[in-house]
Amino acid sequence: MSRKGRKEQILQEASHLFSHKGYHGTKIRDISEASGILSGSLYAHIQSKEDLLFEITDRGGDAFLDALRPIVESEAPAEEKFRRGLKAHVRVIAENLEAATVFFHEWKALTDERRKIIQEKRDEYEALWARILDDGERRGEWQLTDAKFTRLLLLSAANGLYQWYRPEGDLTPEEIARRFADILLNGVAGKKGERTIGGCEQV
Amino acid sequence: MSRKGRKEQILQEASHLFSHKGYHGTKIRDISEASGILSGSLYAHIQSKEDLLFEITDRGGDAFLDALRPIVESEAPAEEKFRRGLKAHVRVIAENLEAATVFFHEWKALTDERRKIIQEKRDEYEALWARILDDGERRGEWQLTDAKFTRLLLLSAANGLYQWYRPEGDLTPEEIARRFADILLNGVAGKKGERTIGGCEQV
DNA sequence: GATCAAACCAAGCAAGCGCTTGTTTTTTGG
DNA sequence: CCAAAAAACAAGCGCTTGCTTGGTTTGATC
Repeated sequence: MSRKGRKEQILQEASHLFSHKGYHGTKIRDISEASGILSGSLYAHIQSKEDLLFEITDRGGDAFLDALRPIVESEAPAEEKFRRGLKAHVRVIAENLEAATVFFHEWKALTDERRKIIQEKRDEYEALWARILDDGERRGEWQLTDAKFTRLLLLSAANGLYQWYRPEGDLTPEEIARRFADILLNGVAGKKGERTIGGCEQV
Repeated sequence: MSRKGRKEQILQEASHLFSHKGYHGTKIRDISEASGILSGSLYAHIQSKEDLLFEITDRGGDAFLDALRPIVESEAPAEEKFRRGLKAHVRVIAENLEAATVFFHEWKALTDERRKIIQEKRDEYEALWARILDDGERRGEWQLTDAKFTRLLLLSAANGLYQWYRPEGDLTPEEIARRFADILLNGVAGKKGERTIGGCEQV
């Protein structure tokens, strides 16, 4: 197989195995077997097992950042940013479920510098969401009683999606994101207010 | 050291290591070293490394179930159950942070039957929350547009707490639970309505 | 169809893994 | 104070780990 194709295949198999068995629970021979080559032959394509983990998590981080950044930097109202951001977030998870799982669940297995790089991307992602929340407050679209706490709850809920999202489920990523936003903006009871844009009116 | 004391110490050290480095990332010699004995001496107290993981996760599951069950089975209004349930949930995490982390993060490393036991406890816990949500709907305290989705979001947010809760933080577990409930019931903007009991009025 | 680099295989190394065994030390109860 | 029991040690076994090495096959290029 061609160099690039094989490398991508290895990354995909590694994502699959890491997301299901964890980084330390996945052995280099598991990856080679899934890739259809011997374990020694892997090292024509990678330098180390940890390289695989880093590349998967690093790409995952970039996917989230690249999706959210343009939304944050746009000129839309905060609630629209909020809803578009959630839509982007859900879509990234839906389209890269295994990589996203590794990004959220296994990044701590990285050592030192590489772990720090991923940590920084996670921090940056959190900061982007903080900007959205802060933006809405400055524009008077909402008043948060505790911005930091709100951000943590929002991210916990959103980042937990990888644990239950299944592509064969009956909700599309867009619908998931909309319900997500409705609940977070208006509460679980789905109170409809003047503040809601593109809410759950068709349900 | 006495048999019981040593065993508890080993469980605690294992919880600490598992929660920070993961089950597969923690070696039996790490645990013995942290416990101040040689690795072989561990086996006077445990039967296997996996026994430790099972005991930690099993106790964790029981802690959550024992805290929530009496609340669900009480006769209080649904919103009170909701708030008391969240308070119990946060308290269990706060008082058993490392065990809770292992329960949420490492239980999948268990093999077969034991994994199934933990899975069933997780399912039961989720079902208890479903009863609370359903209860509020039957009593007319709220109308959920999607009960299953609401439950998943609620649990994602609540279960994610172990990732950012720090005992040295400035919010007490009770305050965390109250803000949690306020946001989930009324939305991030903290709209105060007739539905709110014991809300964030003192903030 | 000779060339040559990329891709792969076959074999295995050094280190580390979970755990066992046989022995010594420490604790405990009469 | 002594014997039984519990706890810990010292040593290492059989296996697996991530990775390396040296040689062979494959496939594109001229």
